[in-house]
Amino acid sequence: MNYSVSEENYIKTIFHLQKKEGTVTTNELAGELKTRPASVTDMMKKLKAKKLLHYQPYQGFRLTTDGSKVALGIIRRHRLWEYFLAEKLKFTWDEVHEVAEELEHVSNKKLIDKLDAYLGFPKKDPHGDPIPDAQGKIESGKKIRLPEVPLNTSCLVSGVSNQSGEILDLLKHKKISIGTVVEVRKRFEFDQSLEIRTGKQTIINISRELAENILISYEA
Amino acid sequence: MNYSVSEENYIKTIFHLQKKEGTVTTNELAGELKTRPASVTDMMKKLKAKKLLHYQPYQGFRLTTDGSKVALGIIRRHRLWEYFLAEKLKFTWDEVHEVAEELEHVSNKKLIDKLDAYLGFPKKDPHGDPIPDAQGKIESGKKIRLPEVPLNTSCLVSGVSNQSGEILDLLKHKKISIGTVVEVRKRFEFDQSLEIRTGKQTIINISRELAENILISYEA
DNA sequence: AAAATAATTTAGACAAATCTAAATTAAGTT
DNA sequence: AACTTAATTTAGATTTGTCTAAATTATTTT
Ligand SMILES: [Mn+2]
Ligand SMILES: [Mn+2]
Ligand SMILES: [Mn+2]
Ligand SMILES: [Mn+2]
Repeated sequence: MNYSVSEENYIKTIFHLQKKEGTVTTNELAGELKTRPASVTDMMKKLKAKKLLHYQPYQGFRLTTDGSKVALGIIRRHRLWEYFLAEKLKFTWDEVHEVAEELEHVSNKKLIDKLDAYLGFPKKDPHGDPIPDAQGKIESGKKIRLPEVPLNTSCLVSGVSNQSGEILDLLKHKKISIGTVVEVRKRFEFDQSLEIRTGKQTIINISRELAENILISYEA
Repeated sequence: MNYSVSEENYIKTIFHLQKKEGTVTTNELAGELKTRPASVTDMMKKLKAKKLLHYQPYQGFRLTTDGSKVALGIIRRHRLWEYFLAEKLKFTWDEVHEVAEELEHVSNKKLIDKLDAYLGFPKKDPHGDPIPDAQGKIESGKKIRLPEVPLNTSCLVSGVSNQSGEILDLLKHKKISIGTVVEVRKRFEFDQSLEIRTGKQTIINISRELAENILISYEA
């Protein structure tokens, strides 16, 4: 239930990276945390053992549902403190992050919920990023459907609106799942089918019917 | 310049204990910090190496001037956060200590000084204890002289008003120095001499002239 | 002044988080 | 398909802070 400062920093960073990339790699995380790949591997084993992480050697990693909840708690604390620092203590918006980086690890629920109330339940931090509420709900990166995504913009599959066995079978065959990074390369007017890239390389075609049911959250 | 949470907890606890007792022992500190005597000895070596502590094996320890400065910084943070929690977040006075115990270790000077200003430079925490200012000055446990101390009240020698070689020689002979715990047992009207206890046991007599020059800070 | 007891320190071990260097696996290229 | 390079993992150390058990030193009692 309680995590070390180090574990929290890993969890939070994975959360942010996977938002952009679907899956996170060892080197990427090592770069972000200014640590060594070997240290990342060690920590990944630990987080997997705590069921916060999906991880198979050489396959990259993603947070589990539990892991994401933990991450949202940390992000909530971080952003509430940033709001407090800017709004009440008159720090400038570029100074708050560094200080919040320390305050976020004080994980007393009552403290954070009272701070939230004191600040008037702010919705966004000083950088405009949304603040998760006490239940971990965060203003969604508004989901859109694949056909609405601009061309050549890498984005993330975050859900499927039709849950039938048939569509899941098709998605499985095309190796598309929640967390897959996709990019629309071409739109064919004749039948509204799309040529898309999945993962890092694979180029495939999907029908309008399928595309309509793929929910996307995109943050570049 | 920056200390670990563990080091800070030791430093702060030594500061409080030596205020009451002059010198601090291994078992005492272990008891207070809920750790083992062997761990205390290990940490004492480290703090001595960092010149925060006077320590000779088996002789107990006291903070150096530098050590006390560090302690006052931690106490300042602790008490400012306690004030914030009670005053702004509406915690009750008995809840604040536990939370402040965590917040005190976020040691960003600008944060604390801005918090202090935001709170209106409070002088006392919710328990009535004085808050050190940004320079580490704390409302003194007003020094009095030995003859003014009530009978049978253990208190601490905190200074000497006359710094001549003669008085220092006499004090040395009587084994009284800064940090010695003393207690006045009897007052003789005839010559205003005092019978006092020094340390835990020794009973000695001192003249009015000497007593007048011994400064006392007493906190039981 | 011994002997007994209490306080303190040392020796050796362990968990957490990190590192370097070497080994392994995956990916990209002829 | 084999070779080369890049990414990742493993092996083995290191630092910090802690512990238990044993040895040492100080204090108190006889
Ligand atoms: Mn930030
Ligand atoms: Mn952090
Ligand atoms: Mn307190
Ligand atoms: Mn503390």
